[in-house]
Amino acid sequence: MAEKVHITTAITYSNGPPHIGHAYEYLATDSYVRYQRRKLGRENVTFVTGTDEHGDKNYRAALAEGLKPKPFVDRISELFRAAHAGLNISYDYFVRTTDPRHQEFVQRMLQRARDRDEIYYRDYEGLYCVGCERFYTEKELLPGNLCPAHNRAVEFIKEGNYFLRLEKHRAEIRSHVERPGFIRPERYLNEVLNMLAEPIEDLCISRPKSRLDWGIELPFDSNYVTYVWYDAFCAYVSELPDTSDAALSAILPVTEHFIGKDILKTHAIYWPAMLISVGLPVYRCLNVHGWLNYGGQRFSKSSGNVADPLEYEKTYGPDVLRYFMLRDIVYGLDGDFSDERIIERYNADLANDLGNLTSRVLSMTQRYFGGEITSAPGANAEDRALAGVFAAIAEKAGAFTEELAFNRALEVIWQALDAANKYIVATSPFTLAKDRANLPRVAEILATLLEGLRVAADTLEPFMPTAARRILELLAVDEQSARAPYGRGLKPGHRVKPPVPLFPRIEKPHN
RNA sequence: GGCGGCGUAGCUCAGUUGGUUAGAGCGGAGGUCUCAUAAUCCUCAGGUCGUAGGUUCGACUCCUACCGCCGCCA
Repeated sequence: MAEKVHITTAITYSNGPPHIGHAYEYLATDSYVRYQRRKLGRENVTFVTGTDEHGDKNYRAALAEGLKPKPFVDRISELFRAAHAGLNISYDYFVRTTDPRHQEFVQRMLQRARDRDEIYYRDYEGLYCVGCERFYTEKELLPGNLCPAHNRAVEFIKEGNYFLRLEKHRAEIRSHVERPGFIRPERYLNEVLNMLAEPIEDLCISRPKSRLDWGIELPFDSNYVTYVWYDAFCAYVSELPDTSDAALSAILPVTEHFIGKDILKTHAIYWPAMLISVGLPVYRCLNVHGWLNYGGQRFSKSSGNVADPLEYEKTYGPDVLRYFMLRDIVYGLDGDFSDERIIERYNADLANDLGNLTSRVLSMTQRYFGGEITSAPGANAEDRALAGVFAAIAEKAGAFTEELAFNRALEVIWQALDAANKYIVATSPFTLAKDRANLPRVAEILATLLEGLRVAADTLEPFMPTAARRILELLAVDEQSARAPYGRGLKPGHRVKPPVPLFPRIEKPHN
């Protein structure tokens, strides 16, 4: 049986429009997905993303705009769907937690957990923050009973609620967390282990409708809706074509989640507990990324520097934001983001290296041979050296991609482009071409380069899908030849197209 | 308060299990070629590797303390 993988982004909370932080998660995940599709075959990879639409904060965001919750989240969800389209995110399923199919699945999970006595009822009283949608203990609060996250008064609430047994499963959860590679990068492992070192409280998974009815009703008590996190986790699998136990038991062990570091705890503890409580296997791993800063400052709605990712697509063209984020940010660490840095990368890497290399090679092929490849790649030492560099990039970049080191993967490709530029200077085909007697050698040199460019474009596809396709179109290569190893793609007699500027230099910073 | 991370050239970062002159890219300076998007290519950075000690024949790489950021927990 073929190896499969199921990949998800976080199901995004829909209390506001998409910003650049969301885009980062989608782009990184999408590139990983595209890589996996190439490796395993498209049919063996599923990619789920979507919007998390229930809960107190969404409800309040809707009220703030004078809307009922459903029309509000309809609008927000549509914005996210548009962002995915604009960013070229190749998801297979876009889940909305308000979809009937998803809601039915959540209720199935809840009922099963209840039947297995994994959910129980008890009275609870405490200090509750509506912003956080959680209870606080008194010593967690700021003076004056203020919520430490929102700096606003918490409310005293006494009510019966349903709880999911967590402590009972703590050892089992820990055994999953400790699995090698379960949490990537490993730097986040300790945090979770610390949380699991001591007894953990069972998780309240209900909200009385009297307080909040914007949620999925508990199947065993119509006075309650379920906690938004319980709801959201289910979305990772709820809309797959087959949600039978057998299907889920197959898909969960090959499931990889991409999340931000802020939701590490919920994913590392609550979600495994939910799965264990219904007798399903725990997912394979959590890929945790950092936050994005803008010019050194954290993105936030209040500071007003929340950038619309689609504006960047419009300004710089497709793939540029994606290239920048993958190349300039170390996965797992916080990253800094600014127009100045994008433009630096754009000019240095995309215009000067990739774009210009494509132009000069295609231009010489056009000028000296009317676009026709008339030779196989050369066999001199310098030719073979360059061929060797390009022949190795797919495997090297792949290994880095597997470990989420997207920056290193791209570096490998760029080292090859660099070698190609040096090779052009060293072999000087443009000088040789002045004497027609040298044209056979010039043909070898260009064939060596064109084949390298082809391999580079092919390897680049997961990280720059649009640009890679444009280069392969300029090379006029069919899909099968595009994927071939170095030396097996472009053949003598093949005709390539004249160059077009892929990434025109940006001379002045945009505002 | 507890646990953990980070602090290397102007900027962003690499630096394997400690070992000859600490590396790369970008930016900046000079030069070169002319196929190419004034792009390419070559040369140039002398940075007390946060501070102070310690271990060692020898530490950016190990240990301790401290300073400065940051995260998680309490």
